[in-house]
Amino acid sequence: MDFFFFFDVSQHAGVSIATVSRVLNGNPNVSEKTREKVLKVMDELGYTPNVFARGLGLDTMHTVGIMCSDSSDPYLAGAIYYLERSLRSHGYDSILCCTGYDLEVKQKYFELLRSKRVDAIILAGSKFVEMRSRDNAYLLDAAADLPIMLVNGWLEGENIYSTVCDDRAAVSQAVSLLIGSGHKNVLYFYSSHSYSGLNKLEGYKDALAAAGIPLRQELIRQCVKDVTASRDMLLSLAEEGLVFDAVMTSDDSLAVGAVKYAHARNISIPDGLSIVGYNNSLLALCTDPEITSVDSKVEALCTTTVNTLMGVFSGVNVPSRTTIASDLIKRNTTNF
Amino acid sequence: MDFFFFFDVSQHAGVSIATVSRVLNGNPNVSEKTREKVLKVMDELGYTPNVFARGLGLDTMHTVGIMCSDSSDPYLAGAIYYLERSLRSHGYDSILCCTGYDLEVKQKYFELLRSKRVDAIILAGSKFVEMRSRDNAYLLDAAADLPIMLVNGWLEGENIYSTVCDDRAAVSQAVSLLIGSGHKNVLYFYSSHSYSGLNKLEGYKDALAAAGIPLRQELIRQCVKDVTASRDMLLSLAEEGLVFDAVMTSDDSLAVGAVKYAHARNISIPDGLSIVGYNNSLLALCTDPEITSVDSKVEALCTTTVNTLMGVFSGVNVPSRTTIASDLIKRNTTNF
DNA sequence: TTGTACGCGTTATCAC
DNA sequence: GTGATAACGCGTACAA
Repeated sequence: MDFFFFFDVSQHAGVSIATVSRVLNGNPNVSEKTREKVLKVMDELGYTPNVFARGLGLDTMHTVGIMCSDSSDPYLAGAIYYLERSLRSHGYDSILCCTGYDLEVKQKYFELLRSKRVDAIILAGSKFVEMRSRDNAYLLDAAADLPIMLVNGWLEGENIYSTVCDDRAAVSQAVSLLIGSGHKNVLYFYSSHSYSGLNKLEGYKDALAAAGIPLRQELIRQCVKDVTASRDMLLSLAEEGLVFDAVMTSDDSLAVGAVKYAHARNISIPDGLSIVGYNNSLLALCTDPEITSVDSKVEALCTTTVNTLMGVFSGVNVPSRTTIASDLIKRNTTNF
Repeated sequence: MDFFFFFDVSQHAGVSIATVSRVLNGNPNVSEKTREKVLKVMDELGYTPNVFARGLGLDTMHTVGIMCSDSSDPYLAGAIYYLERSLRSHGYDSILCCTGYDLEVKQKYFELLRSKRVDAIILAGSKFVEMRSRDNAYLLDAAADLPIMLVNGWLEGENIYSTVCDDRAAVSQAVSLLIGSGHKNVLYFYSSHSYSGLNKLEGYKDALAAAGIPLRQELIRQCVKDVTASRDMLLSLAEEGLVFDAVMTSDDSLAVGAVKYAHARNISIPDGLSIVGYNNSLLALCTDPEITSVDSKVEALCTTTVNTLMGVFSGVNVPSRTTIASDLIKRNTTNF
C-alpha cells in the first residue's frame, strides 16, 4: 500500500527530499507555494511517513510504556483507560504491560520496556514501590534515562513524578463520620500494604486519635481483595467473637463482602453495621443497599499524570508530587 | 546510558559488526569461541540493541495494535489483559487504543494504528463490525496489508480472522433451562445490536421455538448496559403491566439490575423471578443471591486469537473462524 | 567462519 | 528558500 517515500514525493513535486522533510515537520523555512505543492502531492500519493525511519532519526516514537500489575482489576482498568486516552490526545501511543505482583517479573518487564526506548514509563497503581528501598533502586537508576510517573504511588527521586490521591484524609474523614454517627467499633479492613494501603491505615488511626478512641490491633484486619473471601473472613471473625459495628474498607470488593456478611447474619445495614467502600466502582452499585464509597478520582489522577509528563517533555518545571483530593459518595450503607 | 552500539561491541571484542549482528540474531555461522567473546563484551558494556534501527531494517517492531471501545468495561478489560499477556509471551508488544463507539473515530484510530506499522490489529469486542457492509470496507481494505483479528466479532474476508463464543447456543441452553424449570414468560433483556448481541437473540428465539412457545416482541427489550438503568427499566415495564417470571440478560450488569428490581418489588428470587447473567463477571458475585451467569470464556477467546495470529505470522494454515463453547455457571438466581 | 559495504527512510547539517 | 549529503544503528548479500 505505502509504496511512496520521500523520494517519490520529491520527484512528483519537483523538489528535493530535504524540502519534503521540512514540509512534513512544519519547518518554517519553506515558501508557502512549495509547501502547498508538496502537501498536494503527498495527498495525491496517499503518502504516509515511515515511523521506523523517523524513530531512528529522532530517537523517539512518541510512545510511553504503561505498567500495571493486573489490568483487569476495575480500578486499574479505569486508570489504563484514562491514561491511554489522555496520552493519545497528546499524540502519544501507549504500550501496555501487565506484570503481575512478583518483583523480579516487574523488574524484567521494566527493563524490557526500557529497551523499547519508550519516552517514559507510567507505573499505574501502588504496587510498584517496594518496602525495602534497595528494591526500588532499579527505578531510581532508570530515571536517569527517562521520566518515571507513578499513579497513586510515591517514590522520591530525580526525574520521578508522583500523582497521588489523598487516601489518608479520605479514610480519616469517612471513619470520623462513622464514629460521629454512633459507631464505636470500626473495623479497618484492607488488602494491601502498598503505599496507598499504608496511607489509608494512617487515616484510620488519625480518625481514632481525633475522637480519643484507643487503637485496637484486633480491629485492623487484612484480607485478599475478593468478595467471597471478604464475606467469609468477616463471618469467621464474628464467629470468633470479634465485635464491630462498622467496617471501613480499602476497596469496594471488600465492602461488598461486608454487605454479604451482614445479609448472611441478618444484620441490618446501616444500623447494625455501617460499611464504607473505596474507589467508588461499579461494585458499589450492585448491592442492596448501595455502598457509600470513597471516589478516589482515577480520572483526575490519570489526566494530571499525563499533563505532568507533557510538562516534563517540554522542559517546564513541574511538581514532583501532586496530591488530589478524594470525594466521599454517600449512599445507603451508612447513616451519615 | 546506552552509549554502546555494534561498533563499540565489535571494537571491544576485536571482531566486525557483522559478527556482532550474527551473534545477536542467533546466526549459526559463528564459532562458539567468538560467540562467547561477543556475548561477554555485550554483557560487560550493558549493550542493548536499538529497536528503531532494527525496526527500520526489518520493517517490524513486533508490535500489534489492540483496539477496543472502552477498556474499563469489565469484559473488555479482561480481554485486554489476556491479549496483552498472551502477546507478550510470544514476544510481541501491545499498543492499546480505546476508540469509543463512534464509527468515524474508530476509523480514524484504525488508520492511525496502521500508520504506526503494527504487525496486526486486534479488534476486541463485538463493536467493530457495523450493520451496513460498506461501513466495514475499511477493514477489508486494510486486511490486504496486515492481518485483522476479531475477538468475539465476525467479519468475512481475506486475511481477517474471527474467534467467537457460541453465544447463540449459550443463550438457547439457558433459556431452555428457564423454560424447563417452569417459566413461561422469559424476558430477553439486552443492550446491543452487535454481532454477539444478535447471536444471543437468535439463541433466545431458538429456545422458544424448541419449546413451542410463540415469540412475543414485547418480551424483547433493550436497555443501556447499566445497573441502575436496568433496574429502573424493569420497574417501569412492570408498572406498565408487562408480566415476566424470568429474565435472560446479555450482560451481568443488566442481571444485577434485575436482582435490584426484584428486591425493590419484594419479589422472591428465583421463585418469583429467575435471572441469568452473561459474562460471569465480578458483578455476578456481588448480589444476594448470587447470579447464574454464562461464562463466555474470555481467556480462551483471547489466547486462541493470539495463537491464530502467531499461526498467520508463521505462514501456517489457520481457520478464518474459530468458535468456543461457553459454560453456564449455576448459582442462586435460578432453580435449575 | 569472518569482514566489507550497502540499503532501510528519515532527519539534520551544511553549502548555495 | 532550497538542495546535496552525511548521519541514525542494524541486517545482510557478497566477497574473502
